[in-house]
Amino acid sequence: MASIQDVAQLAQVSTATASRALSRPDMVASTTRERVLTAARELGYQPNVIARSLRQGETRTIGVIVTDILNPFHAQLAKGIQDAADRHGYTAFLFNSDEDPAKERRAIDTLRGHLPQGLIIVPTSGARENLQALSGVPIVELDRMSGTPGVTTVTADNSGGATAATRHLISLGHTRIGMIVGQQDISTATQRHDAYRAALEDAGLTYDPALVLPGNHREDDGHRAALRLLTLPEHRRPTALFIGNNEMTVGAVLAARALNLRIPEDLSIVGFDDSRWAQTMNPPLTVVAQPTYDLGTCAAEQLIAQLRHPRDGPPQHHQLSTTLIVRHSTSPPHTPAHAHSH
Amino acid sequence: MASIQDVAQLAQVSTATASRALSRPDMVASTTRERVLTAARELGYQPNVIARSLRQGETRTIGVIVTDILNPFHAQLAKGIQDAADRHGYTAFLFNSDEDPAKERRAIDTLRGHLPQGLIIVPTSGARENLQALSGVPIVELDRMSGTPGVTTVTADNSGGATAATRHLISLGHTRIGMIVGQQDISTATQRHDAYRAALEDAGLTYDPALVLPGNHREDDGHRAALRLLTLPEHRRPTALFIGNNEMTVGAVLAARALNLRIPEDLSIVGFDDSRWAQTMNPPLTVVAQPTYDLGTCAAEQLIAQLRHPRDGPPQHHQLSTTLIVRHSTSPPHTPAHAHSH
DNA sequence: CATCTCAATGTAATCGTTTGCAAACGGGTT
DNA sequence: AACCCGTTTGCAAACGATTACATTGAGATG
Repeated sequence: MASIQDVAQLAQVSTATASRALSRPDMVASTTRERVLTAARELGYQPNVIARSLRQGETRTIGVIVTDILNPFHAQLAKGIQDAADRHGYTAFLFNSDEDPAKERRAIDTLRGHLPQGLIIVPTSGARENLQALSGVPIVELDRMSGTPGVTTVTADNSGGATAATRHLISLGHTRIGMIVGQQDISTATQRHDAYRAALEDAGLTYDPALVLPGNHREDDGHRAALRLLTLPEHRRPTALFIGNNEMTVGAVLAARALNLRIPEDLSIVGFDDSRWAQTMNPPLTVVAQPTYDLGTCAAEQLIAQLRHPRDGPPQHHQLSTTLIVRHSTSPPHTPAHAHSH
Repeated sequence: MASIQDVAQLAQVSTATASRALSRPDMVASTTRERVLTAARELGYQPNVIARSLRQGETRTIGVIVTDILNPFHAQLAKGIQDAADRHGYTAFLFNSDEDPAKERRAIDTLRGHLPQGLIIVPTSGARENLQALSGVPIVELDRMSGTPGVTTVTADNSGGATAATRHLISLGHTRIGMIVGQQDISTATQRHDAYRAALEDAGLTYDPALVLPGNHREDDGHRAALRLLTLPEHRRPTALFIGNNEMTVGAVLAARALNLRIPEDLSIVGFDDSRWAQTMNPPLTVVAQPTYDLGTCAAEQLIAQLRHPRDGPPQHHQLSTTLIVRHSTSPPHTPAHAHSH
């Protein structure tokens, strides 16, 4: 590949002038500039980012680590980040942690060698420890907060969303509302759980720990948890479920189908995070929608702003609002006839 | 960040020895090696990949360009690639072309500066031209073939899949089978289209161009095309649709719903590429499934093999098989009673 | 005409590694 | 003691860009 030396030679100038003609156009005479530019064009010159980075000590690269690129939620985050980074002349380096702290660690190490100027991460439960390896690099935590000191965070209004979801179910008349919650050590899960509990108690309903089951964010966990909740004896079985993330919601819906429970007649369901299948599923799901793409762009904007004007004050915490979208998976509870006979 | 100089100094050796202790352990005395290794560990040394790449002229990096990371199909390809690359010590650099040749061009240029050792690309219609900028870099085309000379390709058996899909519909008794096909200048679209046509003629059915509408791979195109096909006069309206990709299938299903056509009673549908929502949708869709993740890993393995042992012979073309998965969106055509009165 | 100024260009150092080459060392062998 | 040989180490030159500093030259000023 053509190097700047080739360009310089063809344009009959020194490499210094060639370099300047390309990146500091006003420092060189217009005639020489033209010569250099045409030479560059002619050779199809593309600056070697590697050499430049080495010299300048800045790579114009940001690292991105999400926990599951196959989850459309994360794919959207990644896209939002990439688009924004691109607009600002940064290149995003995307990694997957698969929700595994060890993999996250490996990704961070690999990334470190590439000298990213900043990192956007959806932290796993091990992030707080893993991130220490990156001291000095500005970090933005996205979607979740690991509690790592000094990092900026960009999250959705999980409490607000969970509150809205729970109140919606309460207002429909449900009194036994179950919840399938994500990993306990992940902030989104606990926030959603806390808000659910608060909303119940606010409405004078008792919080029943037996109706709350943990899951691992994945579909099969949702399935398993839902099966357990839905096979409770009739008078204890929840008439509605609030489910802590998108993948587990699929699992729960399939579990309900397997048990021949009609949605929403026999069971109301509210999921967290909207998606393609939430809309196409039968019935279309009531969900708490998150501004996913915007979360991504916001994180990127924040990070890049920070790179431009290094921050000294305390880290900022941005929160984007969520919206309850009522579709057809929720309705008033249907009290079966024979329930009266008990 | 600690450099190899720091390590060398702490271990009281020259940088040359330090470097060798780390990457050519057998070239240095065991006692010195130990000294260097502990020094490195102590300082948390991580080699500067950038400097190394510059010196060695190899970046251990491969570029990946997909056309739409939000499409789960592409997300799976990307994951397959990344996992495989990771296993072989390569880092994948992921870009999005959004099906836009200009964006693809920009991605290639950006990539070029990073000196990828190879490229895996799902080519847009402009790829053949765009790829010329990368002469010298081994390229694997994934999912589609742009016709660029000399590149290895890894694709699914589109013909086989389309044939199976069409025959399935024919065997159910359908005679007016419409197709919504992807962009004409994309190999997957034409292959699927050709196979569909051949299967029809093979069965003695006439190929009716009026029943074949083009789309742009996106949901709204599928919607639009389906609306047009399904509002044809009763005796010409197709009783079954074969749809050329996953996103357009959603659009078509929604269009059918909007027209109050029951699936499969009034309309049978076969989509190409399986997905989460194809399974959860009502009814679950009959689809041609592709080994998506494997396509990704295969492409990566091929590329890396080629990097290890530069190939001289003609480029290879790998084809992975597809499977028809029959669910509940297909059934024999239902001839409405009033049709007899015409 | 000498001098000064400023724009335009060139020279060479630098970033952190790797690596060709040479030097140093230690232990046989003659 | 002289020589050789293999192992272990260090010196210094790359890689391709940017940039501090030096140099040049032309025009302005006294």
